[in-house]
Amino acid sequence: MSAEPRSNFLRTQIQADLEAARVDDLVTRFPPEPNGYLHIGHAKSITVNFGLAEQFGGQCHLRFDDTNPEKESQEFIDSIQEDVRWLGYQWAGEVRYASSYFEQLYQWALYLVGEGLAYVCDLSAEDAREYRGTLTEPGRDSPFRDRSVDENRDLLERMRRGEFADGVRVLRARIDMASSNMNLRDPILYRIRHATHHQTGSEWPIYPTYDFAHGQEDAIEGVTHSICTLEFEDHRPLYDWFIANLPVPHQPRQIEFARLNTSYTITSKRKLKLLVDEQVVAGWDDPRMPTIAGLRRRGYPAAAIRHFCEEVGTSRSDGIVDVAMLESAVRDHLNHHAPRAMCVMQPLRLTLTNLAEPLVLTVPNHPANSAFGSRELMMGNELFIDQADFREEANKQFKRLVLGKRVRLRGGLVIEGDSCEKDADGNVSRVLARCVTSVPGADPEDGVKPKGVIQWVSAEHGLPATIRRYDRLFAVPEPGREDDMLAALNPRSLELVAGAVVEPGLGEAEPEQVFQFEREGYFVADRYDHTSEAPVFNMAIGLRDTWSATNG
RNA sequence: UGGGGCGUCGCCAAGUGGCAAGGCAGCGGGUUUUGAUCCCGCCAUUCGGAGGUUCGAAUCCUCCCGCCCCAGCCA
Repeated sequence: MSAEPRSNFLRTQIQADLEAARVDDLVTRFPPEPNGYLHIGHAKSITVNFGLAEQFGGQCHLRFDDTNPEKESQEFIDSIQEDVRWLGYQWAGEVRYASSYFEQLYQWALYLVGEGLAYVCDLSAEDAREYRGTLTEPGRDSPFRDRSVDENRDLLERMRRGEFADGVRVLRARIDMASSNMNLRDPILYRIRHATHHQTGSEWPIYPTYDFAHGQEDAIEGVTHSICTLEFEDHRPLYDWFIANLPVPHQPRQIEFARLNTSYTITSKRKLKLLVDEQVVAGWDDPRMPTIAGLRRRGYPAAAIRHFCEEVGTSRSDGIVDVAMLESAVRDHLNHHAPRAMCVMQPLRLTLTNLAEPLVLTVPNHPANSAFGSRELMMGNELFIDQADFREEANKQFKRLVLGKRVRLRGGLVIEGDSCEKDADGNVSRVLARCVTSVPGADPEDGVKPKGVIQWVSAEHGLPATIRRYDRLFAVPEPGREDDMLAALNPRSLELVAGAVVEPGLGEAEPEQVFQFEREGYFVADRYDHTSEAPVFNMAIGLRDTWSATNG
């Protein structure tokens, strides 16, 4: 990674604020609502907020924006913390909760009432909508807009005491029903919800809205830069109004950036939840999910995700990043960090007819980095190679095993195909070949070099394994735009390979350890299902393949 | 047809008046015991469009066009 972070408007503006001494030390925050699992879009926000704090020597908070208990749960609070840590970040201090500021927020609501800047409104939700007007027509004042301060205070206190049923009243700011900015048309500050909150239990029958809470939460925490997404730009005048009219201890500066969208991906929490609930996928952490937990289980390294977020840049223009860019970051990282190993997906028996003694081969674990060391592989005369790597006859483009032609067994000898046997259906069931070299790594003495190299596994020592080959969950570039998301699913997003055989050492793989299966791709030992008795590997991403696409 | 944003290569994205970075994708070629990696080369006389200011404009001004967001007691 480059020493100089690439330029973007966020860094430029924060740098300027710091240099002009408008702020002393940078404080940012990542403020998720615990109503779902974090996804790749959140990863972007996390890297932005924690990354900025890191770059400028500031600090970044983790704060749960838990103002809507009906949609939130402890499960999500736990998963979010785990995901942030896994991505490689540690928040400053304890985990924070908007709910721990509820009393302060309530006092500020009372303050606004006292200033004549907020009132209790009894309009029903439907009537309120009608009074709000439209994008092109101004709204009308609520008939309750001019209640006295005393009456408002009394009503608000009774709301707080739980005297009213859900939804019958709200507290509203008294701003401007004719504003061209809808957010300023007397927005709602508090609503009545007799709900049990995962943090505060039954202490509160009223809950602040996001709009009333968020800016003040940042002010309480001394957040200097509130980084958020573009859709909140329209809300900024409202946040500034609160900050200007309340005795808050600090004034945050909000800056908006464009959220991350990637092609072939859905990041709507509602839709992701649907995939889980409908069991289209095996859970929030299904390797096909764009959730952090899913990417993790898929074998995508945290460092690759971070690098991708950096590469993609941060700007204010909406766009859809080609998911190939993420995949490229994963390949790039894994190429450098994953040890090599061999796996035969569709085993085809290969008998070496002239191998006198089994060989013990010493095979390097990485072709370009000796620090990975090497491993010993037993090569007897009964092996498995992949069905795709053998043809009875083929043109010269085919660089694998062909009868009468030579190929190298990775890390071992060069062999030449002699004959093959077929089953009742006419399928090749066994290949007979002859070693034309006797020293591992050597070239044939007659000077006829093999054109290719193929992977293999000892039939005697190889381990049966389950391989889960994954592909993109969706078949269309913008599944979020589809009317029927389920119809856009990629029917081949998961291929279960039941009869694969892996080299013996792979049984000892640690869960979450990633290997490159040579000539195939990168595979991770499943976090939960992998055992030495029954190895299970998930495909993170295939190797770049410039051949099969054009040559079948 | 209210308000707020955004438009630089197929996809992201630097650049903020001095003569268009980089990444991804793609295309050639080389190396190679992974058809991988790696290496070399190619890939915007032009910045949504049209005018204007200037010695000089992607950057400043005017008009136009396109796309996104806002009418939850969601965040």
